[in-house]
Amino acid sequence: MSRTKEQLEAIYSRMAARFGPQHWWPADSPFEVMVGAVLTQNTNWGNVEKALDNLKRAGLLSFAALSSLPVDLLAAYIRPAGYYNIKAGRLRNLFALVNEQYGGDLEAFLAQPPEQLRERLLGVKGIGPETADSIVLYAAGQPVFVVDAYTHRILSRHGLIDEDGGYADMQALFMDHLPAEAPLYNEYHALLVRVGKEYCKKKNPACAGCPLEGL
DNA sequence: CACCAGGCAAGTA
DNA sequence: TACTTGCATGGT
Repeated sequence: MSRTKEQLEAIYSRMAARFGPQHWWPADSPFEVMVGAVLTQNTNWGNVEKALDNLKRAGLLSFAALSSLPVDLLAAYIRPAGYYNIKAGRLRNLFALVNEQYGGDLEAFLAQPPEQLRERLLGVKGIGPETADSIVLYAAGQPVFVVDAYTHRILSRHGLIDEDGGYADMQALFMDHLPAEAPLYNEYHALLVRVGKEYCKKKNPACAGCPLEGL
């Protein structure tokens, strides 16, 4: 049993005991997860909810409806999420992939082998590692570990990676030491975000009150 | 007022 | 390759 593995398990246990199930990803459908994954790029989730709510109230939160909506109209609906012109284009790029390669069959798109799904998502302009992995894990339910800015801060404060460690390094750290189980990766990432938001903040460099103190 | 939020791509040297 | 900048709203 490696030290790293023990540490990763201890971090998970401590967070799970402190906070309980996080019920991620908050969405009514895989399609909503996909849209939310793009909208939340460098953006507070509360603003994403406002944008998603705009689409819901207009009855537009379906693949068929959104993929045929003009890009400037789409941008207007998602305005509260910020970067709305950029994100409207990125969503269109993603929809185009599903339309061109899967005839608009989102279920079939998400059902392809996870490694292949990940690569295809990464081929879309505007979809990077975190967005792709969020879709693979939370929309397709496949066991790929999602890394984000909080993950980086927490791992580096606990000496588990270098300060300049990259996305792939952090993802491998989890996937090399934990069983490849989607429910575990789902909950682990959600808990890291919870701890990151509440304790492992830039404003709290001393980690005061963090449930991970001592690990 | 400044700073932050569940990134990513494009430009520069 | 290694930095830097643009994209933008809304909450604290």
